Amino acid sequence: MDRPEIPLPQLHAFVVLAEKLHFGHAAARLGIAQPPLSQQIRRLEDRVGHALFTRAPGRVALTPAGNELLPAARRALTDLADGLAAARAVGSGRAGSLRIGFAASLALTVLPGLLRTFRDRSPDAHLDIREMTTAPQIAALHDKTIDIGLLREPPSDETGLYFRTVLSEPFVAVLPSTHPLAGKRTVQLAQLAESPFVLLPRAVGPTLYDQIVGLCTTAGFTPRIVQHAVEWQTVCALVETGLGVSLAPAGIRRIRLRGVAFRRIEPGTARTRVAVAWREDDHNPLVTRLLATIGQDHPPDESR
Amino acid sequence: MDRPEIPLPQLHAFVVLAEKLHFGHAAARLGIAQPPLSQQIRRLEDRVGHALFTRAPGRVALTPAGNELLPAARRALTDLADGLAAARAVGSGRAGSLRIGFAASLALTVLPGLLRTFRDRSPDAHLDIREMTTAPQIAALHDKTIDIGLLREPPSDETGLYFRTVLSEPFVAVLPSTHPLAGKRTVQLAQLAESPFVLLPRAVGPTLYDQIVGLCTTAGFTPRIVQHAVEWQTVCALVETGLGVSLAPAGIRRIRLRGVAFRRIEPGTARTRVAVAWREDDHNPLVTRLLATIGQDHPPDESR
DNA sequence: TCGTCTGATATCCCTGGGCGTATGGATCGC
DNA sequence: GCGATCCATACGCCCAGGGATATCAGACGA
Repeated sequence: MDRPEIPLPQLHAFVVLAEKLHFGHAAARLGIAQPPLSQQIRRLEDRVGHALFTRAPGRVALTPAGNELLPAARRALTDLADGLAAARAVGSGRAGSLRIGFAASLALTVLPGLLRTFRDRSPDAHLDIREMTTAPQIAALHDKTIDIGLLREPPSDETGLYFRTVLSEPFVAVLPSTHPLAGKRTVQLAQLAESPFVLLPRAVGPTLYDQIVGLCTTAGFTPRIVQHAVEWQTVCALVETGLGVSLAPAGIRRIRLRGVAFRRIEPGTARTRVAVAWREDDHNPLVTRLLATIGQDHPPDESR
Repeated sequence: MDRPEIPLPQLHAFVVLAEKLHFGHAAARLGIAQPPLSQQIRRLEDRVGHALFTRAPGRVALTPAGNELLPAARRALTDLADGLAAARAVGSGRAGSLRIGFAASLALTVLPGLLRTFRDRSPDAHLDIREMTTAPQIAALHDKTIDIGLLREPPSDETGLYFRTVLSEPFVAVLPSTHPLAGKRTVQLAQLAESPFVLLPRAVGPTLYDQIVGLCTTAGFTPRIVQHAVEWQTVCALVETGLGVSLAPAGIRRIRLRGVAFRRIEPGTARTRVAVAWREDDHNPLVTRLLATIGQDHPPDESR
């Protein structure tokens, strides 16, 4: 790519004149007087080395050389204007693309609302949503494979990443409706000691897993896990069949199955936090915008 | 199309920096010092309204906005360079397109050589060759449907057009080889008085037609025309069948048919002129170039 | 033939872009 | 912690480009 030889204003003048084929009118269109336009064209022709217009009073016409230059000039100008507009749109966060990783358990709770309000505010933005568990999200953020992570129980020692808690929810017991405890409004954790458990595999979300098991331990028993399932949806389905019970973040109550009951647990102090994660050095305006969106939906005082 | 907002040098600097991702190297590539490059980029970013690069010593990278602008900037620059090159090629006559009308009788004589040498000198030029009789050529020149005409017996009163004679040739008698006069080296025109004639229709080339008939009249007879044919090729074919004889410009001797003989005529003073025609106000460099080509092949002293 | 329209030329002014040198400040690797 | 590297800033210079006004010259029509 060589040094550009032609000032753009000259090219603009050329294109306008080529449209009007009249110096006076073209000059008016450009908002300048006629002599400067003559000069512009003359300078351009000097640069090109050949006449671009044949002029006789009232009979301005393109030369073959001018005809050759015109489409290229047009393309260059529109390309530039379009590119500039696009860059501004992206720069201002009106457009662009954002890759978001999210924990499967959020697919029914945090994610839908977030996406909806974000899409409303940045309709031209392209969102690339992919389900990932916590550890891969952290890795993907570092890799710059994703720009935003939505995960449970953010690690506190990650360098280079920021986390902001967007939701803090209690746990609920997941019971088959045939279960004796399903009749009560709340469930004492210790009452589940004898029930078989269905849980997500530890690998999917070690922190959450450990937290759930820890709850049981605190209540005085070790849960007897009879089945793993990688999605809460599946966990609930298994519970419905009577295979066992489960403990889950309250948000999964969104999963409505006829044969499954969700019950508050006692003690209800334990909570699991959902956080948004992003790179410290990421200045992508869409990231900023998304965070602002989240900030409004989840003001700091709720995000403890 | 709006007023261009961005000076091209800034765009150039942007593209180069986006390639190198290193201010020092990019500046060297641009042949300037590093500080000016920083300024260029800064000014560009001010214009765009958003950062285009993230800079940390050694870690220069494009922002999303910059990434959006880059392809457009590249396209604009290459379009411009290409368009400029093309315009210069056309302006200098190295390339371009030329529409040439020619009389059918020249397809075998003047035209081939002309095209060959012209193609040698302007290999990138596109030639659009179309067979036309004289009157349509004149009209097409005025219409700007063709740029060059090759015709016989140029009218002398055409305003707005230039003519230059490129060939002046005598007439020959076209005889079936069975014709008694085919045995002679030359033919006295008057000896054809009794023979039936095959000629082109007058409408195809009134001047030439009148000239041929005038030859006969001068020789003391009115030719008995028994057949018309729109191409000399056909005329010769008809002569070969013995249908009649003809008078034709010497150039058609290029048409070689076994049963046809071409003989010089007496008196041999009459000549038909072939001329190239073009618009007075046509400054298409290819026209100039073609005329120059013809001028070399047919210097003024031959073109009487 | 004489206005009128159109485009070119002459002249002047001014701004901003582009470049240089000198210098400052941050980051990184040893 | 200390250079080395890299980018930004400050400042000054120059001039090409873009603008305006005034005027000229050619073509065309009434």
